[in-house]
Amino acid sequence: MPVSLKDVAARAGVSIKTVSNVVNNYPHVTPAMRARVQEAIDELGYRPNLTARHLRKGRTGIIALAVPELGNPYFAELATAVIDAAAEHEFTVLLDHTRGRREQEVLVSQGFRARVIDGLILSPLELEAEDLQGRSDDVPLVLLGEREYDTPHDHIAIDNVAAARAAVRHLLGRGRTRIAYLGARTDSANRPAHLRLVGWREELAAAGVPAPDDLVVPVGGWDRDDGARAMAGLLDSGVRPDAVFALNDLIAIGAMRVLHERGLRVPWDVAVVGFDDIAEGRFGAVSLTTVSPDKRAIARLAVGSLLRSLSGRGDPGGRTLTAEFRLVERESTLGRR
Amino acid sequence: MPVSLKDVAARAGVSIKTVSNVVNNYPHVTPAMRARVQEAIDELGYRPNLTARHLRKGRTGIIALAVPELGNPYFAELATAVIDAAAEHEFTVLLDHTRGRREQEVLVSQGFRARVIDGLILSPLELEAEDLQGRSDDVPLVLLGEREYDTPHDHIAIDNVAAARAAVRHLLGRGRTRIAYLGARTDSANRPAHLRLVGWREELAAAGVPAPDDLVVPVGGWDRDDGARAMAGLLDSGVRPDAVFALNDLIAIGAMRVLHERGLRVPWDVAVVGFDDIAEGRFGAVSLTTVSPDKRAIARLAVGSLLRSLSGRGDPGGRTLTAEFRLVERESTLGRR
DNA sequence: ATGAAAGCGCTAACAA
DNA sequence: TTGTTAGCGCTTTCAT
Repeated sequence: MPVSLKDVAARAGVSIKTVSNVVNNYPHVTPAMRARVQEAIDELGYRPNLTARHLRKGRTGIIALAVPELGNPYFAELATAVIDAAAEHEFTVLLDHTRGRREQEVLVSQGFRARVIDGLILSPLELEAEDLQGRSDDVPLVLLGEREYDTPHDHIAIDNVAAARAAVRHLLGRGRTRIAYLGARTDSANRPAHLRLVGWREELAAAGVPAPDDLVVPVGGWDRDDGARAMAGLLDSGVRPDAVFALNDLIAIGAMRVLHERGLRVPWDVAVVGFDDIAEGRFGAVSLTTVSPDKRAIARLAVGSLLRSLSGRGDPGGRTLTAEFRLVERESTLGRR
Repeated sequence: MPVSLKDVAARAGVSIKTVSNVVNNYPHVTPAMRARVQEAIDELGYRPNLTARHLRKGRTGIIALAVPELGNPYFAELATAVIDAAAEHEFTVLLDHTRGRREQEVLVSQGFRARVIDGLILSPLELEAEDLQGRSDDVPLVLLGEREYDTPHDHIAIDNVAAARAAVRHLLGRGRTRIAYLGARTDSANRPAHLRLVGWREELAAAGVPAPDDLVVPVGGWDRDDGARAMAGLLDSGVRPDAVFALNDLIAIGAMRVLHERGLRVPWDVAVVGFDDIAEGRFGAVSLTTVSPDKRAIARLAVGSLLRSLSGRGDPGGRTLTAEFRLVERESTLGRR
């Protein structure tokens, strides 16, 4: 049923090559010939078979983006930016999610979930450097996020320590001195939460403000209910912070919900700063102050890095590319105007 | 560099066909032969080239999902469900967004954005039935959402009129009689907002409650700020509803933010019901009562319909498949427990 | 049970 | 400027 180049060629009474030339806008075709072929194309409703083209050229025009969870607005917004950045280069994006599970991340990184891609952008949570060792390197990989891996793959991130320090500095500037960090992870040292905790510690130390352990609060996950549970646990244990710096906006939002339930007023009783700048943070009853990573820049850097590997300019790889961030100050630290 | 069947065949000293048989688990292969070939496969690190396989079989194993906006959590959550549903059948999902723009939707529906797909799930906003006429039918299409099209494509939806009626009935049951509808569209009769408006009207009529025009509020888009603007405009014009039924949760959340700013208490002064049941609605200062469409069912129905078209069982098409919904009652109508 | 060979639709040398 | 042909890697008759 589908119309192929051969059919068009037969119809126009020319060779396959000529039709191919027209389809690909090869310059050296006489206008008359071009018109004749085009007519046949239109009459037959010919559309090139991209699978065949891809087999021939060894490229598919598809890159994959694998994030932990699309339900996390940060990743949804990031995915939007990646789709746009890819579209600028006429690439489409295959989306996958790993649920933040290591075995899923390994599968994705080794291309077992989607094996028709030119490149992969992976935002890992639990993946270990060793998981990347066994990787066959035919598909270029770019890593996203906070984790540092000593591997020959480019890595896109913001300066997490500096960002966390900016957040804590802002809270100190508002007169807060008992600033809880919501987002510690007990299981491993270099998990995503780590660098932000380092920033929290460094900034407090620089200001000469104590950083007692009971203000470092572990969370079980990255979602609103994890933040709510952590906040409730903290308050139940009798600790009373005057500010909270959360690993991400979702955790901050969960924490704010609990503060609200307990009758604590944000920011007067407890100020809150999040991380990610998701749209949701702008429209709560109390809008959320947050660290805003430049998601479009992250997307552009990731796609750019991938395309560079694809064009294979003797890419060294292993670079860390840094995107900007800024602190967006809203009601959860400033109060209502 | 990549290893092909031929390489493996040479290594194992057998024919290509035999290797292919092993790779595809063809039953009639002697164990000895299978072991020998497998050894060569492992040694060479052979991985099948899916592009070639696809060219041969005419299938790619990829379906596309095109939604208006991934930044809308409803669509992000739906996308998650579709990816999972597709994965169950070993399909991967190419994600695209249309920004709700008709020309983008037309492009996507005609396969111009991604032409290597076996099927397409499209959630249209502005697309018109006529846009689907010129479609070459080689790629099966399933439509999602409220719009009804008289076309030979399956359509997945919930009963929007019944859902809207349930929402309004709930508000009436809470003693509300001036229920504003936030989400009318002025531009066209059969836009997405229409059926829910019909439900609003029907339920009010059934209860003998007046439905004055000034309670039907147009919105400019589908996002939080559109809801905020609409709510502010309504209040500024002096209209004072005792409840709001919003086209979707984002609009409801924007409206609640404005009510909060104006010192109106939800639900005591104004009760609010949304539509979509996005996770965000559960964690605001006032949790949101909402109509919850069964997203997993929608995803399963859509993928199922596509696969049925693919296996080409003389599919008639043009059916409307209906998923369930339920009303989730929360603080924005019940108050705080 | 295994092998030989054709061909999916396309692009790119090379030839004319 | 246009045509001929090989071949991308795989599956699949058809032989053996």
